[in-house]
Formats: sequence, C-alpha cells, structure tokens
Amino acid sequence: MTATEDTSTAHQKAYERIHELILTGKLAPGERLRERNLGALLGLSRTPVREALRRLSSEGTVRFEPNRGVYVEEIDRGELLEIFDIGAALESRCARLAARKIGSEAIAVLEACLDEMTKFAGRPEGDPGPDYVKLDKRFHSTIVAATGNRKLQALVEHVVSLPVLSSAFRQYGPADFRRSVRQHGEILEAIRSGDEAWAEVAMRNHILTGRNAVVKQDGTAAG
Amino acid sequence: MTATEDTSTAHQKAYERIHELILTGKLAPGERLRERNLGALLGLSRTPVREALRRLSSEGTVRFEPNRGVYVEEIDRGELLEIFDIGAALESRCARLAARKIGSEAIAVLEACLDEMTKFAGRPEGDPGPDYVKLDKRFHSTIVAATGNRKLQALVEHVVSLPVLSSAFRQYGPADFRRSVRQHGEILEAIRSGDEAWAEVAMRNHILTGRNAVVKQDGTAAG
DNA sequence: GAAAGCCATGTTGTATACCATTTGATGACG
DNA sequence: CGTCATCAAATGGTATACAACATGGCTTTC
Repeated sequence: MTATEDTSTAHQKAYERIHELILTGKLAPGERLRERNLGALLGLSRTPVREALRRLSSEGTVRFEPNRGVYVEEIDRGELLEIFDIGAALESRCARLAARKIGSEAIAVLEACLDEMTKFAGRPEGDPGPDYVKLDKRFHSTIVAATGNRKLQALVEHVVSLPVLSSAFRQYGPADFRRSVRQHGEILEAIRSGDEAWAEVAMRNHILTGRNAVVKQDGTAAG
Repeated sequence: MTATEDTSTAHQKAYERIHELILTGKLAPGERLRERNLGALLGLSRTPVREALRRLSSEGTVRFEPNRGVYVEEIDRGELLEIFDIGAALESRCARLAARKIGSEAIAVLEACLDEMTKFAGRPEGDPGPDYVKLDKRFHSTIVAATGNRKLQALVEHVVSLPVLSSAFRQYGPADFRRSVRQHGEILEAIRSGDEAWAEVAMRNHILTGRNAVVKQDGTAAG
C-alpha cells in the first residue's frame, strides 16, 4: 500500500521518517524537536515518537535535555572524520568475518545489489541519488549481518546512521560512482573467495575513499 | 549518602535498573521481559520502562519481537570475543584521541579513580566486586568523554554495556586486580604525557588482558 | 525606570486507558 | 483419540490524560 517500507509499527515508521528528515537536513543540527509537532507531522501520537527519539538518542543522532526538549546533535568536521576511521575499523572487521562465515543466500543478495549498482553507474548523466544510497546501505547491511554478530551489527548501524554518509554521495560525479561500484565488486569477490585479509583491506579502502570525499567536500574554513 | 545515582527521571532509573538486572544475570539471556512486571518491580508505569527497553534494544542488549515481547539477547562465546576485539579497537582509538585533547579536570578525575582503585587492590583479601566495576567504568567513560566525540562515546557505551564486561571481573583474583590497576596507571601516564601511540597500545593491552580472562573463564564446551 | 517575583502558557515526563495481536485452553468434529 | 476451530485471557502497541517543569511576559515594588 503505502511506501512498501516495513512500516508495520508506528514506532518503526516514526524512527525511519525522523531519521530521514535528519539525514536530508530537513531537521537541521541543533534544531529543537517538539514531540507533538513530529507526531502531528507523521500522523502519530507522542508515544511512538518518543520511543523513536530514545532510539535516535542512543545512537547519538539526537540529544535529550531533561525537561527541556530534544535537539538534533551537531557534528563538526573533526568528529566526522574520526567517525569514518571508526567505521573503517568496524566494517573492515565485518568484511573479514563475513569472508569466513557468509552463506550462499547472502552472497546472492550482494550479487543482486552489485548488479543494480552497475546499472545505475552505467547511466550517462543523471545522479543515481537516493537509490544508490539505498543499494549501498543494503550491500553493507548484508555483509554486517553475515557476521552473525548482533552487537557488532548494532554498532555499525549506529555509525552508518550518520547524516553525512549519504551527503558524501551527494557530490559524487559519474566517475566516483563507477569507482564505488568497482570497489563493491572487489569486496564481493574477496568475500566470495573467502580471502579474509583481502576482504578486510578492500572494505577499508572503500570506506576511506568515502572519507576522502568528505574531506574535500567543503574546503572553506566555515566555523 | 543514598544511592547518589542520577535517578532524577523514571526513564533513567528504569534503564539503570534493568541494565543492572541483565548484567548481574537476574534477567537471563533469552528470558522474556514483561513490561507490566518490570514496571511493578521498579514502581513505575510501562511508559518509562518501554523507553528504557528501546534504548537497550538499540544497544543490542535486548530484542523486540513485534507483538511478541522483549527478550534478553544471548551472546555466544565467539561473538563475545569479537566484541572484545572491537572494544579494543574503539577504546584504544579513544585513548589516542584523549592523549591529544584531554583537559586538566578530566586528568584529575582519572587520578582520583586510580587512587581509589589502588586502595581497593591493596586490600588483603576481600573482592572489590561491584565497586571496582564502577571505578573501572568511570575511568573508561572519562577517557571516552575526553575525546569530545559524542558519536564515538555512544559507540563505546554500547560495547561496554555488555553483561560480560563485569563478569570478567568476577573471577579476578588479587593479582589480577593489581595488574588491572597497574595497567590503568600506565594508561593514565600515557595520556597525561600526551603520548598518543603509547596511550593507544596501553589501552589495547588493557582490554585484551580482559579478553584473555574471559577466554579462560569457562573452558567447558557448554553449549 | 529597573529589577524581581508571579502567573500564564507551552512542553516534557509519566500514568492510565484502549485497541490489536498473540497464545493457550476448551470443545466440536473427523 | 487426534486435530482443528473458536474463544478468552494476557500482553504488546498506541493514544490520551494528567502532572511537573521551564519559559516568557506582566505586574508590582523600590
């Protein structure tokens, strides 16, 4: 019916929508979030909204100030680059584990992802945009899930929940997308062949490429 | 002084108590948590309990099964050891950053912690037990906070929220505690002197010592 | 005229009430 | 005797109601 998303519960819907609003910058860093406003906006009551906000708070995306409201967390450039380093450490470790433990179904999912990515990158002009972001998320989520480690999965989710991950894509040109696809291909091949060391460095290479894109994103010394 | 804990809000109280119940094994892995039961147990309504559970869920400590209840997550030995490795990666990175950015107040807190730890470890017999766990938490939290990176802080919190971290202490003997104190001393000295590389490896050394304790904790091939 | 206190208003924090879904028991039917 | 349908109790999911706290403007007083 609606968006084919897994919007089975109001809480899930609230979480996804609010998260997206923050990702896309419609809710700006530092901005105060009023529970009743959000509820009205999403057609929900405060209860699921608050639960979603608690979750986002636990992920470091928003901040509860007791009795004084909820605010979108700000992230400065230094923090962000650190996060990329952490992400590289976590995800490369995931890739190593995945190379050891992944099953054929997960492999199939990765292949399907890569296939669609290739199609997107093959386009002459248009920016793949949000679709590519989703594919990228699915690809990485599949690898993390293949580790079978739920705690690790939770950690990575928290890292990739950053607004900036997608903003990194925003300024990608066609060449950047092609490179991204190629890197995903390498990662898949490494995992498929069970080469743990290769999978690890292929993933690290991929993440740090994204990091570099963010570094160059805004050269100005904006406060 | 009562429990000087920051139990200002019901949500916070619920979170701390439930977390502790899981840490101490009073709520066993796989066990179903009934919201009304927990609320009655803590003298609270379901609302703050549910918010606390959402937070714990986000941390990977419990698991929501839609319409079917909340369960304490189980962790097998392999996952656990992985978590220690991740923790080592994250915390050693924190130590490196802290060595660069820490302020004098935080240094003072660390010194105070170390002081109390030394007292505990100096005891002839008694197991320091929960008190030492708290000191350890404070020590590590202070270092993480000193990085100034909130997202990183959130990540580490999620790692150390593991039941097993404290269970590692449980089988510590006097010699183990003395070694732990000595290691904390090294970490502090490294950070204080601003030696990033030293701080990093001192922390890694410390965490992996704990990992080793867990490895040896239960030699039996218990499922 | 300025500062301090008080009240009105809005928002968060918590409790309760209601609805939807699951689950186990009971009984009818094969 | 076993199996399946049906229903009731329990529990999770959500909405609403109420209480506590914060904030801004107004009045009052010096």
